[in-house]
Amino acid sequence: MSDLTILLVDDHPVVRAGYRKLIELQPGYRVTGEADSTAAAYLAYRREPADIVVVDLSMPGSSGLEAIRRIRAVDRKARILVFTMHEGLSYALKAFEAGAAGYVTKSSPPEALIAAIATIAAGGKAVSDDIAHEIAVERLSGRKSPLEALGPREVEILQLIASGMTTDEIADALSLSQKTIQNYHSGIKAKLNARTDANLVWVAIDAGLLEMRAAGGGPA
Amino acid sequence: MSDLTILLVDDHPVVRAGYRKLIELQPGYRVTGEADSTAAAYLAYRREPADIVVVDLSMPGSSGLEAIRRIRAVDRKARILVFTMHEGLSYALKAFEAGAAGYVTKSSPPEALIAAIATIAAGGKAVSDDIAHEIAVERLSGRKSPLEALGPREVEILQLIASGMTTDEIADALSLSQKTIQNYHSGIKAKLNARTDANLVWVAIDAGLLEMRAAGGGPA
DNA sequence: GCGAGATCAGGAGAAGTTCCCAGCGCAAGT
DNA sequence: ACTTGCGCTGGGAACTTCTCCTGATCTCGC
Repeated sequence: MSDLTILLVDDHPVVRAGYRKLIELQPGYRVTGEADSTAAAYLAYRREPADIVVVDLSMPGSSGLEAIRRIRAVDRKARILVFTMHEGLSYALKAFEAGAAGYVTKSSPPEALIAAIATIAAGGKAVSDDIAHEIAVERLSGRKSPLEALGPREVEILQLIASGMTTDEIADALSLSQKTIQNYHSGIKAKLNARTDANLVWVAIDAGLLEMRAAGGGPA
Repeated sequence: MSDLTILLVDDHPVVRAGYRKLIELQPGYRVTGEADSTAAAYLAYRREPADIVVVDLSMPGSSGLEAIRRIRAVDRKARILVFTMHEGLSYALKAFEAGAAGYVTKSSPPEALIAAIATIAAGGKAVSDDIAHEIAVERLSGRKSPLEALGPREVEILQLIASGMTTDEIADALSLSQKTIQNYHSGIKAKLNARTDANLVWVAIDAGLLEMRAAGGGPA
């Protein structure tokens, strides 16, 4: 049996290099490609479909979610593992909705990454312990955020709007028409009872959709 | 000559493992310790002072800055390299103030990390290209709080806008015409180089104009 | 006094918003 | 398989808002 091929998607070159070393120490695992953006990931997968795609969610421009969708669009059977620092449950849920087969946070021990890759390669779903714990808490407490009124795409666009991107930039990042973004923008405000874009930012912050920054121009 | 010893500080086990592999591929470099928190880093350094400490800024609880200060407190000659995903200049400045000898972002190529370690080991200071660029821009433009460009009335209106009030509500609250508020709104965005209302919120937050709230729909 | 700058507001055209609608794809039910 | 429903995607038209220009006060400092 030949090696399990893996495509790494992360915008940090050093991080990619680190994972590559880590993964290739495992016998039977081989990293056959790297990509540093959504577009590059898509092209790399088309050129050489790997058995497993390991993708980071936080990438400049369009998000890792978009990369997941793009890859799933060309190959419904693509097995994608999200490997990110985001420990928020909402990120994990969105990743699965986008078509991910697994979600492992960088807080997990190295073995968890390897194990998740193996699980996914075998056709299963993998979730790291911390996320599993959050899911349990969420289920038991039954708390709901205002975002539940929104579809996954709406949530994603809300995040981009709240982060300060213009309509054009969002349309470009998601490869949609400006008109569609405008319609989403309008619909999201209606669903959240937000009369103002500033209100949208607060809702997004409350929902944990945005990372707070100590300084700078806010999430961009 | 014996190997250069390195202490890795990062709260993500997988990330540490990756760096370790990456660094140890270089002849003459040896990772002699790992730590996943400020406290652990401090203890590890006391037990076995490494030639170089590589530390991530973003750690839960107390920040990586605190780890830098603690280590410098026990050994003024400690050589500390910050290696983080934060590309904001303010982070870098704070790191150097805390006593770091270098600052490399994870956006840098892997060679940059190795090179920075070598530079610091030789007694120098190291900064990755992106941060160096930001410093240059900052110096040339002469940095100041963005709010300094605004008059008191503009600041007041900015605060109300960012808190989520509509134009009508603000006009009513200040006994001004809606038209005036619109004009201020427009002028404020221009002065702050904000293309979006969401951007305005972030500027206001950064300037300390608004208090953050854990939950509840934001300042209203 | 008198210019500089902040405050306040109107108008016209550009730009964005809102609402309505329609096609598409997917999943679930019959 | 067919239908039904829902989420995603965007066009059109009317409406509202924004932007830029302009001008009016008012205060402050010289």
